[in-house]
Amino acid sequence: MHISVYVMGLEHAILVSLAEKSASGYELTRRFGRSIGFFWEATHQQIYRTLARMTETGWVTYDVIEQPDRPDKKVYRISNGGQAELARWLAEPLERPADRDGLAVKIRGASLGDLPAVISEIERHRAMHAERLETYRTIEKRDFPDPAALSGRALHQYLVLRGGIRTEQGRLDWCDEALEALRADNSPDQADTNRRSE
Amino acid sequence: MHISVYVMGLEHAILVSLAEKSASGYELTRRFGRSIGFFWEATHQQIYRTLARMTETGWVTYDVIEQPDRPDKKVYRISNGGQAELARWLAEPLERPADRDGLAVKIRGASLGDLPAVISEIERHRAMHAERLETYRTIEKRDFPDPAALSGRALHQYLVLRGGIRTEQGRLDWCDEALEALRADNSPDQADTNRRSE
DNA sequence: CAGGACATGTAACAGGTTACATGATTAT
DNA sequence: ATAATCATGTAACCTGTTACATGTCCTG
Repeated sequence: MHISVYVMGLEHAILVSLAEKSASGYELTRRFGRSIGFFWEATHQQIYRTLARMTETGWVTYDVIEQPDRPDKKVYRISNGGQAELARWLAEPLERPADRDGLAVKIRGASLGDLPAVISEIERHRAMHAERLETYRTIEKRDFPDPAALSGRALHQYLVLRGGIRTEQGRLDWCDEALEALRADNSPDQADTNRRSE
Repeated sequence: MHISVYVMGLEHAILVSLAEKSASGYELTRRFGRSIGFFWEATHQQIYRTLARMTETGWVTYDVIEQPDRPDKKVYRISNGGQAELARWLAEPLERPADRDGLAVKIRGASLGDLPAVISEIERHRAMHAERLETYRTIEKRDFPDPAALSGRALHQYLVLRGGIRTEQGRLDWCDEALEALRADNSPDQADTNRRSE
């Protein structure tokens, strides 16, 4: 005997999104490419397949909307069953996600390959995090100029954005720490005369 | 026509580990349950299956070691091909891993369920991060008392640990920020006038 | 008329997860 | 005796990834 712990998947991210506003698969795909996608990524194939499964389960229903000028679309909305499932899942403890950090594996293995190549790779990651951080900062300034005044849904959105900002800033700082240490180690003290650049 | 980008997997984490020291599947499983497991988790089934595949590919070889007192074991070591593959992979850009943050989904959906339950969940996560952080800090003090003196492999290990510390501290701080804001919003100013929640 | 946005899918494959399975030795 | 550790696997399933596939309308 055994209690199967329900593993979070795309379903719940879709339920949250549909609870905020009904949408077609295509529209959901775009949401998962921007706002929601910043903390839960999914492709259109994944979304269509999952929507089909959720329709079977009864968590969502859809209406076919005929559009004279564009292709027909199925607009999905969350059902009562879906709302119940969402409430249930929100109250349930989340499993710890597996740690999988490819950059850490590379740094750990740096002495087994080409150290300058690993340094370049860290620089690349630093740039990606800086770019993403800037995106987040822009959204923060634009959409949440007065955080202290926020409440309810807007506050929740802001807090998620804050999580993204902290994550990106943290990774960026880590890259800087690693770069400084690895560069110093790569071209150690040539006495006082120097060139320890590269 | 199409260039298939090689996606990082467990193989490279195993190559790094075996390059440091040869090991049986069982020993690797234990490593992936502690040191390496802090940044790349894997179960024994995954490891055995992957070792079998890597043996076919020629990245590792093994010797059967007969032990009088214990079951026989296969001790795997990295081959020349494996070392070449590792060097190749280290120099190759890593794909950005998909963002998937279940806690963020919950916070984003907090207004659709039971807010106090979501707050409890954040408290749970805060505790998990605090515990993990303490583990890391202990290792840091025990194994790296003098970081400035590090170089080579020891430095790389230290930097990976620093990444873990930054990640856990960052998540912990985020939990604190979210808890403070959500608690204030959950039980708003009963002070002079009102409740402006919802 | 070509390319991009709109709109929805199928199929094959790779990888991770869970359950099941076996069997020895050592310590309590 | 019973559990823990040592040691290695198979099988089924689920999810994510990649490639392939189809068709409309609008804009330049």
